[in-house]
Amino acid sequence: MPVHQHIRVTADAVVLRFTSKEGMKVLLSKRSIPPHIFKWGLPGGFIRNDEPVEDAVHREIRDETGLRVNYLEQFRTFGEPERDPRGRVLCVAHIGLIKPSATKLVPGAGNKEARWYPVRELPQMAFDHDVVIAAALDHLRLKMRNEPLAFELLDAKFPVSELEKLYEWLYDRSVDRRNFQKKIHNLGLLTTQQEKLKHPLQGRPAQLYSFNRERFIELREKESYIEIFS
Amino acid sequence: MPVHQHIRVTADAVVLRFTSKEGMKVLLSKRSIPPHIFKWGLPGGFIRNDEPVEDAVHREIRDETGLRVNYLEQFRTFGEPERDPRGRVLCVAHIGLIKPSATKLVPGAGNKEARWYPVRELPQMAFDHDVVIAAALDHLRLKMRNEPLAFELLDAKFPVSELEKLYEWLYDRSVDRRNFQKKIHNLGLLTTQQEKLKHPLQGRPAQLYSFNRERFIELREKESYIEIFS
DNA sequence: TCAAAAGTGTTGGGGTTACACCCATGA
DNA sequence: TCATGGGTGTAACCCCAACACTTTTGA
Repeated sequence: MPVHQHIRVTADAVVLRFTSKEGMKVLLSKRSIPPHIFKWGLPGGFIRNDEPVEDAVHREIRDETGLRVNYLEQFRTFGEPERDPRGRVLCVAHIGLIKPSATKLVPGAGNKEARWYPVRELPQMAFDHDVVIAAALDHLRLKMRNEPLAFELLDAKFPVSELEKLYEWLYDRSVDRRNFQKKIHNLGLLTTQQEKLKHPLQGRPAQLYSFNRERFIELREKESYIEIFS
Repeated sequence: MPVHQHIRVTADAVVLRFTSKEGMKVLLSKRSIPPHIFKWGLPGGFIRNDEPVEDAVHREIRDETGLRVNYLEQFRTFGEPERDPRGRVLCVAHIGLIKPSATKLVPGAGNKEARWYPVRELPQMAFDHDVVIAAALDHLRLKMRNEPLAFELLDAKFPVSELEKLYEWLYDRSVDRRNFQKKIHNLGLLTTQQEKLKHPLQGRPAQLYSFNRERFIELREKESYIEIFS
């Protein structure tokens, strides 16, 4: 019966950042205590008795890395009995999305070392955190076709190509640049900005856009089904 | 720190069944103990210290209703600090799908009363279980466009119209019967059975089909994206 | 002037939409 | 024979895929 239950619960986050230059990266922090000491793991930790789960995630991310995500969503709870050598520990896993301009790590913000790792070149991970990251990406793949999550990973103003590269990275296939532009513009999800991209490394400077959330909400009410990416 | 953490965890299930005649129904059991005594709630309960979460769900469903689901998937964990008057209790919520032919409730299987309720006409619910049910349906809506979950809700052999009505119910809009048939058949997901529906209430007996899972897996490997329903 | 990346236009084909008609059964 | 639901077919249309060419910048 419940009185005998002894299960502990952590809240952890797969915090992602994306740039076309560096691809998708995940925020890891180096463990400074056992178990799995010195391995890399997801930011997170035990939730407090009267603390909402999401609050715990925000707190842990901030304490361990000094960062603040602008989107946070729970996606699954991992609970295999043997996943933590300390005993039964459930992990309520979240996806955090952060804009590239807000990802500068403050060295020694907490007393833990934190780093951005390319999602496809992970170091040796603590616990089952490699599985958690893979599941997070699967969840993203499921949602990003219909929900405007991509814009949470881009700066407020961005070129269309950056959006395109994000989808290309996530679904691991190339897309025709011109058809992609047409489709996005036909949906009307982008608002043209005054500015253009300053000092591109090469080539013509790209027009900058912002995400038109009002338009998206309006669309969602009108249409029975919105497909951002196929 | 973790030593002071006192959080309990339940595993609960939104078990669904669907028929075109009766629509979508959810399995509820009447609470026989406080809190929320005599209200209706989801089958579920505290997980054991060394028990996998999914096993706990299967066990609770069986004990409370005598049923066995043929599909079970975790979809979210509910953890607001005030959701349970007994203290901090997390609920790892699952979706269970069951075929109509396997849903006969054995009265008094456990010592709890269980019943199938129409999802759109719920009684007064215990805890936040009405919210949990709504979230389960949202999750289903997200997945059923691309994943073959619909077939978990239909008997092994079913008429196309039953599949169509299921999608119509879930997405709450009508679909052209003829176009729906064409699309499904073009995908090649259905295997024609020898039999036809016996003794329809009215009209011509429908051809029965079964889900061709091999074909679906083959499709998934070949195509970058499968859309069962738009 | 050239390379590189961005923006715009055209075409053909496949799939969806919107239709009508016939078939099989029970009453 | 009639009502009811099931099965099949066709045409218009739209969206998407596959293309080429022009524009704007830095070097």
